[in-house]
Amino acid sequence: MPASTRAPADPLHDAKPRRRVGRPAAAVLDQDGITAAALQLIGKSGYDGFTMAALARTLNVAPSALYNHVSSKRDVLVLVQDHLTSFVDVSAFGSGPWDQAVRSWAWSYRDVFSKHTPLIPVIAVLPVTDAPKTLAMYEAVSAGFSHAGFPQERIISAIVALESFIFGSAYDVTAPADIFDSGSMADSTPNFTAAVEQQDLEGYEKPADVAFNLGLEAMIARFGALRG
Amino acid sequence: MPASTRAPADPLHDAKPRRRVGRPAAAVLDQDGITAAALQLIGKSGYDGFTMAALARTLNVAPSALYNHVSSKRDVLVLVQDHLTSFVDVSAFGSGPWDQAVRSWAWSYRDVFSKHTPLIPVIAVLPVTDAPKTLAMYEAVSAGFSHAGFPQERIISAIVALESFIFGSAYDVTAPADIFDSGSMADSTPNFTAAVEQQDLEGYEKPADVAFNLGLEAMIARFGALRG
DNA sequence: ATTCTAAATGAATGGCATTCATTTAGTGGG
DNA sequence: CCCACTAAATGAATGCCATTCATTTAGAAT
Repeated sequence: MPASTRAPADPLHDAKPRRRVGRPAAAVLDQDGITAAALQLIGKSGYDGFTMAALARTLNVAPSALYNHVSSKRDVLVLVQDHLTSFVDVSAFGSGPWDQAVRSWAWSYRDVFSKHTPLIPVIAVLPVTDAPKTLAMYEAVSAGFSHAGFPQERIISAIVALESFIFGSAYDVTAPADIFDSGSMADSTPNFTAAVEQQDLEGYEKPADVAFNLGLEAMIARFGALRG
Repeated sequence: MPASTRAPADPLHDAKPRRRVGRPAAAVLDQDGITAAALQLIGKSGYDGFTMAALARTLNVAPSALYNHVSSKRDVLVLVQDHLTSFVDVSAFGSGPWDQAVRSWAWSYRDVFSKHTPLIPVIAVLPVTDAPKTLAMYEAVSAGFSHAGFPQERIISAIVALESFIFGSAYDVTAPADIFDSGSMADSTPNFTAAVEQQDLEGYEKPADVAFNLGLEAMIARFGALRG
C-alpha cells in the first residue's frame, strides 16, 4: 500500500511545469534544444515575446534551469544567430561565377536576418570564435573570393563592406511602407517629396528590394574589377 | 529643541530631488531640455546607463514627471536621434561637386551614429514626419542629387542604399579589433585565416575605415554614372 | 560508502518603464 | 471675482524581467 507517488495524472491538457525538485534521471535541457525552442518562440512571439521565462515555459522548465546551460540571455541570442547563419546560401561559391555567388549569398543573408534584426547588434560585435557556423560561412566566402582572383589583402575589407550593407538593408526591409511620407511638411521639402512621388510611380517592386539591388550591384561591379 | 522643519540644509553637495508636490510656478521640463540632458547622460553613462530614472535624476525631477512631456523612453530616443542628425554634414550639397558632397555626408553620418548604434533600430523604422531635422537632411541630400542630374525615380533608392551601408558600417566601427581572430579553429578555415592575416599586415589604417571607404567609393562611382 | 558534480526547482533580488492618485499653479469664461 | 479646467509636478504602486541562490536529487568517481 505504498502511497503510490504517481505522476499528477491528467495526461491531457497538462503541459505544465511539473517535475519534482532535484536532478532528473535524464537531462531535460541542452544547448541545441534551447536553440531550437528559442527559434520557435521567436517565430511565434517575436523578439518582444522572447523572454527567459517564456523560453523556459516552452521547454517545460523553471527559468533558472536555463542558466545551467547558458550564461545569459545574450548567450541564447548568440546560439540563435549562429544557427540562422547556416541558412545563408554559400553554395554558389563552390560552383558558379564569382558575381553570381556574391549575389545569391548577399540576398539570402539579407533575407535571413531581415526577420531577425534584433540579432544584428549582437552579430556585429561578436568574435567569430564564439560562432562556429558563422566562421564556416566566412571561410566559404573567403575561399570564393580567393579563387576568383581577389587580392588577399582586400578580401576581408570587401566582405565587411558587403556585410555592413547587408545588415543595414535588413533593417530597411522592416521599415513601414509610408516611412517617407512627409505629410504636412511636404511644402518645405519639395525635392525630397518629388523624389518620393516619382519613386512611388515606378514601383511595383518592393522599394527595399530595389535599393538593395542598386547598392549590391554597385559593389559587385566595382569589387569585381579588383580581381587579378 | 524646536523641531524646526527647515529644508535639509546642506546647500553644498545637495543636488537632490527636492521640490514640493504640485505644479511649480515655472515649468521645469520641456522637450529640448530633456533632449539635451539625455544626450549628456548617454555621453557620460552610455546607453546601458541611460534609464528614465537616471535621466530624471540629472534633471532633478521625479521619473514620472518626464511622462508629461514624452510618452515613452522610445520617444526620448527619437528626440535624441533627430537632434544628432543636425550634426550630419550636408553643406557640400550646396556647393561642391556631387561625389565630394556624398563623401562628406556619408562619412559624417557614419561618424555621428557610430557612437550611437542603439539608435539605429529606432531610426530605421521611424516615419520622417516624427523627425523634422532628419527630414531636413533628406531634403538637402535629395536636392543635391537632383541638381547633379540624378534621375528622379532613382534618388530615393540611391539614398536608401547609401544609408543602409552607413548604418551597417556604424556598427562595424564599434566591433572589437580581434573580432576575426579564429583562434583554435584556424586550421579548419585556411582561406579566411590567411585573408585576415594579410589584412593585418597592410594596416595602419583602421579596418573599419578601409572597408567603409571601399564600399562607399563603389557606390559613388556607380551611382555617379547614372546621372543624366 | 562517501564524495563530488551536474541539473533541476522555487524563492528571492533588484532594476526597469510605466501608470495612477494627488497636489498645486496658472488661465479663461461666467 | 470665482470657478472650472488644464498642465505639471510628486510619490507610491504595478508588473515584468533577467539573474542569483539555497536546496534537492541523480549518477559518476574514488
